[in-house]
Amino acid sequence: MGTAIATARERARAEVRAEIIAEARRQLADEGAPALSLRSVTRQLGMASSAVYRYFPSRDELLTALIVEAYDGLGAVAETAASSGGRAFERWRTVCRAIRGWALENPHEYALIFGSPVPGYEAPTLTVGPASRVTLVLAGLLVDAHRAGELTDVDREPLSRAMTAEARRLADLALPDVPLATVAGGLVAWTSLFGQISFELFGQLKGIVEQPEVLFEHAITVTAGLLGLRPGQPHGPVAAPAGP
Amino acid sequence: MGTAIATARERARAEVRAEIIAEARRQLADEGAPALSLRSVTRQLGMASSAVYRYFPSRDELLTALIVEAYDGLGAVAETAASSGGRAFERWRTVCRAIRGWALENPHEYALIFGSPVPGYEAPTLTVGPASRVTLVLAGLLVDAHRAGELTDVDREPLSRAMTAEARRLADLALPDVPLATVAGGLVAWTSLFGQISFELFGQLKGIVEQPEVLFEHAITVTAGLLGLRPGQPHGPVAAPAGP
DNA sequence: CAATGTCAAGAGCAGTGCTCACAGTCGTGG
DNA sequence: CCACGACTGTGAGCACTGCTCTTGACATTG
Repeated sequence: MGTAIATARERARAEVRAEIIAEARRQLADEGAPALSLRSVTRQLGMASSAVYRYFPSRDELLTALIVEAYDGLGAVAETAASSGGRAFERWRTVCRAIRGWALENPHEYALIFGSPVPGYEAPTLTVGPASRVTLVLAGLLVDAHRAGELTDVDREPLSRAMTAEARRLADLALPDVPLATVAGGLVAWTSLFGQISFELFGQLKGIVEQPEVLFEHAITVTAGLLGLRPGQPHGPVAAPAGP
Repeated sequence: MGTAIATARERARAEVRAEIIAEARRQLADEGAPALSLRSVTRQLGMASSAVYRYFPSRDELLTALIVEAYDGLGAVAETAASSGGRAFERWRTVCRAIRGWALENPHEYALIFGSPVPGYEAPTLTVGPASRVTLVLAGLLVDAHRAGELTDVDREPLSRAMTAEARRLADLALPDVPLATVAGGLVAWTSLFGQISFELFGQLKGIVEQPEVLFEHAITVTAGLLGLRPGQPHGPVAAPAGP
């Protein structure tokens, strides 16, 4: 059963599947995930409501496909943003802005990924690959920054023992040689980034912050500091000055 | 219409209303908001499904009541945590831990508040009061810290013009005399706090961070720095020492 | 050509939010 | 006091949902 050649059947099947997903995406973008119904999708496609079950065993499976698509879309955006040149500080902010931009353009997709999970639903293994794309982008950013000597010391109190262990594990996993303080700060910056976007998108800032993008700019600048990234300083590793 | 004396009707009405909310809370805590159905509530209460509409004009209104309750519960927890003595640095972390504790104990209530909003649903004005309790706690914390002279300078680049304006507006609103850099940092810390909790609760940390509470401790320590709060330094207003 | 596997259709089930006409019950003004 | 009016609970019913199952048509393959 080679996937290279496709019988007419297989082609038709793939096509219908794609059409279903496309229509579902449209409805998701329009009305949001809770309003997405299989029946309305099939209605729009002119097929019987029961036909969709030939392609997706349940509504959750369709949602899973949409989740994968959303992760991929966000991941792609993050990757192209990260491929922009420049110094790490600016690249960090570019990636953050790109992620926020994608979120603002696809609020329902964002909510699907980062919003409250559906209680019964357990994200299947299919999603972990696409899901990790954006985090890998951020990790790569830190690795690059370290290699380029653009990481200054994070002037914080020493990490707790447990946090050190956690950071070391992650460093061994995906952030070779990056200072543990930066790894730990990166985790905080990471959650902070999406916390910021979620607050804006989910209306939590309403009535408090008038210009979310202004706060966002401030946030990603501040969190860059947590990573050890500083703006516009000359190249070369920054030799820590002697003592205080 | 004195609320002092209550006719039997009014008392009964309030009682039934409370029963409905109580049962709804139970189901919310058990199964989550999407699985909460009016019919199952009425079934559990032994009344006709249509009777509930005498008390709540729609399912959304019931959810609003639950949202208010959730906000109040979280607000109360934050307030008692903030009333603990100690220095501002420790109080900040105590409040953060209390908020996270409440979230972990009431995940569905938390998701109801901070999760993806239901697309059609617009939070009514009733919720803004309870909603602001926790933010007021955090604001009060900063005011206290400043009055006690426990705010050190936030050693960041100067705020952007727009961010300064935003911070000044907020300072005039609820944070008298607090340095604008602290106000701006407070916003970042604020979003960061809930971003951290949301990531943990919504499963975004799964497979990446093994001990969320360890990261949380690190996060609230780091974000304390964004506020200008430092641990364990001697009492009294910190007269900026002359030189380094 | 015929057998086989695949597909769409339609009916149907259990559940949902919500509406409405009807039947009681309570509180209050004449 | 009692009768009228406001209030509360009931059950049927509508339109919708996800999902299942049987039936019949189709195309692909041996």
